[in-house]
Amino acid sequence: MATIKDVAKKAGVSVATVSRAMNDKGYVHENTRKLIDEAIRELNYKPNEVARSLYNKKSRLIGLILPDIRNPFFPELARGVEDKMQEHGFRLIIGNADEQLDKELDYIETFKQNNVIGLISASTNAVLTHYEKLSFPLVLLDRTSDHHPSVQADGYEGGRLAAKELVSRGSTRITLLKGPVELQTAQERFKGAVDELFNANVHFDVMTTASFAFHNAEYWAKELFEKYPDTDGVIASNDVVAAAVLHEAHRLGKKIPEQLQIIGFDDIPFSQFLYPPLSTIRQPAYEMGREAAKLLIRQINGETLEAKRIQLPVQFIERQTTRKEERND
Amino acid sequence: MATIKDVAKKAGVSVATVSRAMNDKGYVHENTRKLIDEAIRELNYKPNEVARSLYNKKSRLIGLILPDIRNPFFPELARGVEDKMQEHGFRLIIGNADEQLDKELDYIETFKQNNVIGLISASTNAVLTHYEKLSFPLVLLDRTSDHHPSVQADGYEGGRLAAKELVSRGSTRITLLKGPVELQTAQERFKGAVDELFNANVHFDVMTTASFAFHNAEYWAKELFEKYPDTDGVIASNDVVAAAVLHEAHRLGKKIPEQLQIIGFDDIPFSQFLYPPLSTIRQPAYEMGREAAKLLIRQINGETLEAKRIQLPVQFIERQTTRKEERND
DNA sequence: TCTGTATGTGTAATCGGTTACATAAAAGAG
DNA sequence: CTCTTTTATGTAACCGATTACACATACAGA
Repeated sequence: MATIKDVAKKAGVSVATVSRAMNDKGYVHENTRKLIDEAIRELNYKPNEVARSLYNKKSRLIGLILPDIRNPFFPELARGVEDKMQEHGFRLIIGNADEQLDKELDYIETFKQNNVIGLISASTNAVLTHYEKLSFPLVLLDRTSDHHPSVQADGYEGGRLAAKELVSRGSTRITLLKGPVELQTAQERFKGAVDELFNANVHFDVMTTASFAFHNAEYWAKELFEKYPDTDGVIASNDVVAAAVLHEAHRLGKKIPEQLQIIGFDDIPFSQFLYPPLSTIRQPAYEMGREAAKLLIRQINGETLEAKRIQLPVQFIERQTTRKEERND
Repeated sequence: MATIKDVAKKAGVSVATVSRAMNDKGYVHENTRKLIDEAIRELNYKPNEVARSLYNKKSRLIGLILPDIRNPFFPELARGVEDKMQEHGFRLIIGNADEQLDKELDYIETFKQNNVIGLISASTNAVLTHYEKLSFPLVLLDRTSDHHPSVQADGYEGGRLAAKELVSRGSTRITLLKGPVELQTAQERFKGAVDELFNANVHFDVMTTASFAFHNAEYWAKELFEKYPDTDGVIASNDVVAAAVLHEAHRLGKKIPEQLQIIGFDDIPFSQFLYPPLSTIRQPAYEMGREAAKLLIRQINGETLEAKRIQLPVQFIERQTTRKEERND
């Protein structure tokens, strides 16, 4: 690997001049610049980011903490972040916290130790204190905070919408799956749905699904139909759980959507391939990722955003686990 | 952030001694060690990885290149790699190449510039020349090479198995979906299936699916049934494509598995939730990730493995897109 | 007691960049 | 033709670790 010294020697100048030429700082004579550019090209010189980072105390790396890379919602978020960051020359270190606090802390430590220039966290842990004294900017993704900029979808409206659509399509004994207690967004969805169901004066039961992971989803689904065999409408906490519910409903021979309507949350790519294709509340995951990246970049560029909160709209995606709306023409 | 100097000052020794104490190199007096440990604890000192990496010319970071983080097969691989690496104190930089060569090259450059200590690549690009002159060890994942250690599933056997199961369950007009030409593993599966079908003397057609991504899968599915409306057995190139085929089959009102059998490849978590649950050839993705990590770690520890190749077995997962086998009792 | 080895620690060079500061030449002002 | 300002470049310190080397002391064997 060629170093800046090699370039300097080849171009017949000092390393300082090479550095200035590369970073467009200070004065460099036109002719000198040409010599340097040529030397760089010939040696195929690429500056050592580590050395740079040591002096500057910041790298070009961005930390991204995801709670569970296996839930397709998060890769989608990650793509949004990645694409936007790419445009600005930043790279991602993705840390998969696996919904465990110690793993999350491990990654934060790694990020610090590697001089990341900023951090985006979609962690699901309730405890946020470890984010208080960071030396680099932070954006929270898929969750809110009073102390940090954040990006999330309008969970409350999403819950409301899910309930409204289910009611207007004729479900009368609804089961509401409540996501993990520590997960803000899940709680907001829940609140939205509850409010709407109260308003509409529809009977509903509540069951808590304490995780979003695949291997648990099946279990929740079974429990759901044991506890509430007569339910005719399920508002799932996310699409993974909805898929499990749908699967279990088939197993029990229920007709969907005639006997049972199901509505999910997220709209992951797979939902369209379920049978029947899953009606769901869409979160614009990719966009959320991009917005989070934008917020972080603004902070990196020196703006202080305090607790700026960006909330993106959700949308009902009508597929076929819900019935056609009864028109009152 | 406390530095090694602060620790040295607090413990009343030189930085060299602190460094020796931390890395267990050279002699350090028992009492001195205690002083240092205490200073470290009190200052909550964590060594700066960047400085370390600059001197050592290697960090604790591992590069991982994935072709498409949205295809659930790859997060599963990534988890395997991550978990194993975690056990050894290494961290991952995940690069999503998006099936584009230039993005892949970008990431390789980033990895070099950040002194990664090793690289695992599950890239789909046929061109491997850019892996020739790396200064750190490499493991290829989900693909083979004559020049580098690699880990993959037994694609040939997988293809054979898929064909065999479909035939023995009564399909007579099989359509074989052939994955992207540049993708070795896809080609091996294809070859395995072709050989088996020839052997069994069963009629089959071939259609090429030039990508594995979600947004294309639907298109391939439609094309499939336009070209071969009478097919009664589909061997899909992976589970994502299989899901799309299943979806399209439903749309066309085909009875599954009575009229049409479908068999996928990968066994991603979602496959069990499809309707009917998808029969598929399982690749042990998580294990593959772990094995790749192991191979890399062995190289990092100084073993030279040349082109060691690890091939993991695949397995037919019988669910309900295939019929019960006709017993010849 | 003398010598050789094992133990313990500090000084300073090093990794590959960036930049403060010094210096010199060129350009512009009067 | 001076004097000031702008342009151009080099020297050396610095970022925070690691380690070669020098040196000092302790301990062992003869």
